[in-house]
Amino acid sequence: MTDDDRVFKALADPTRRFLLDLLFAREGQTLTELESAVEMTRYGVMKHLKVLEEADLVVTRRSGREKLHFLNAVPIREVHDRWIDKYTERHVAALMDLKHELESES
Amino acid sequence: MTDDDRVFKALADPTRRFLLDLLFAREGQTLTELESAVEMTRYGVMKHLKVLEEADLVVTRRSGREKLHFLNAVPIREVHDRWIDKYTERHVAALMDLKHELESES
DNA sequence: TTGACATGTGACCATCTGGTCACCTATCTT
DNA sequence: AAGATAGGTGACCAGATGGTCACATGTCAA
Repeated sequence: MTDDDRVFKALADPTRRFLLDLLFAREGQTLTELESAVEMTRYGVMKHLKVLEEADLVVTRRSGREKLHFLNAVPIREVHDRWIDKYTERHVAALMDLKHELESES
Repeated sequence: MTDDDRVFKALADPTRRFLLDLLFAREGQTLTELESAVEMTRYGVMKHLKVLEEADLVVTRRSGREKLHFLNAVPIREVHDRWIDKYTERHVAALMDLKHELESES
């Protein structure tokens, strides 16, 4: 599995996107803190965090018995720059808009 | 399932991303054309195209017995604008770089 | 009008995924 | 040292997903 694939797959689950949102709002949260924000057992959250870590979207640091979680936006940015950009360039967007107008007329 | 979720899930599969690439390279391809570019039976390709259509990433037009497929970048752009952007803003990226430098020093 | 061609459907199957649980280890606190 | 707290592991399960196939429909061309 490629890095890109890991990132796309990690982003495919709404719970995982929500966890990223939580870490975006406040970095350094522990598993227990994240668990309390989600309708799911600790184990479910752990599995999601593992997927996010393996995609390098979350990095961690241990502090005693706690494990602190940090959002890492770099892989998203990389995927964005070399994959999503090409579909979202302004001229492409304009063509799409035009095509839809033409279609809705017919 | 939300629109966003459909788009993210559709993008999670490498074959589907490849189909989008094919349509980005040349619009209006038929199922048979797309099938020949992929190591998979027609039926597999059909299922993938269905997922892409339901996410509105691909729109189609019939022409006689053929079905022509077109890339629609609008959903990607929407997801990008209201979700990915916030993680890829320049100052966030800069903070990430700084954090990684600090971590590698310790 | 018959045969070839393009696409569609439903059943089926193996594997992946999301989630839980019982049990375990490590760390802190008193 | 003992209890409480934070996190980790492996087994397990139901449902989703990715892929194939037999069969069927619609369309073109001679």
